[in-house]
Amino acid sequence: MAYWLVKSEPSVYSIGDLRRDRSTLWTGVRNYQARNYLRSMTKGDEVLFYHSNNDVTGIAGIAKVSAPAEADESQFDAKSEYYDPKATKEEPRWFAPEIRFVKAFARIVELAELKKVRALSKMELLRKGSRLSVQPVTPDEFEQISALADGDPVRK
DNA sequence: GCCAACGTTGGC
DNA sequence: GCCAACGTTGGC
Repeated sequence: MAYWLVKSEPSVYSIGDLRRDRSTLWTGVRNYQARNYLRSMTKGDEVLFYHSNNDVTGIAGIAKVSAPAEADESQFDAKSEYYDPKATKEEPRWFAPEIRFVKAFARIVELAELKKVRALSKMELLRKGSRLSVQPVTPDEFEQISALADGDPVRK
């Protein structure tokens, strides 16, 4: 089983929205590297749900992959902000897996806090200039963050 | 709102 | 293939 992290602006789609919906198709990703990661997700993979571009940025909860990626329908919809005129039904460019709500953390594990944890210093999320909205996470990083969410915030 | 770091586009 | 211009992401 693999572990991942996905970013979402909570004003667009939050962990609370996912809890309400139970599951959702992860559409709208329009970056090739992120697309490739989405396509390599398999059912059962666990996903850290990150809130970006917000008053409080950080990891808000956990989801899991409930179905592998299929063509992202929004690429064919001329009225969608995610429309891609170069995509065709025969050769779709963009793909969306289905992810299912697992839990919202009792507290958001904030970005500033993640930066203080030595064991996480190699995380893609923390790499300078990193903007990838879908990224792999190691089993150890996933465990560390789950444990942080269940404990008190890291000081220092 | 600012801006650094990226990614994409398109002329040549 | 190069690279300048432009657009986007996302922290602060």
